[in-house]
Amino acid sequence: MNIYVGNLDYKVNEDDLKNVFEEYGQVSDTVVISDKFSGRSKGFGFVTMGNQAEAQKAIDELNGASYENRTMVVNEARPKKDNY
DNA sequence: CCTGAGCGA
Repeated sequence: MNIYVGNLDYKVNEDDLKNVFEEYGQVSDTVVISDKFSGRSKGFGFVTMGNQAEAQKAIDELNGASYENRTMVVNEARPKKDNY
């Protein structure tokens, strides 16, 4: 399940996200989007989890939670640019 | 270094 994690602090990395989400279940992949021109983090990322139930629980627990003094937003991610 | 757009080639 793809999970969108937004409103993150600029210091938050993929490793931090993985650590947070691994507390709720298995994390398959973690991606933090950063601008390829400026190089700074865009403040959001994506987490892929194997178990849908654990993913839903992680979303329910982490959505609106405070992390690094920032209230992060966790929700189900939109389908990526697959092939239409 | 920074806190704001917020859904990635």
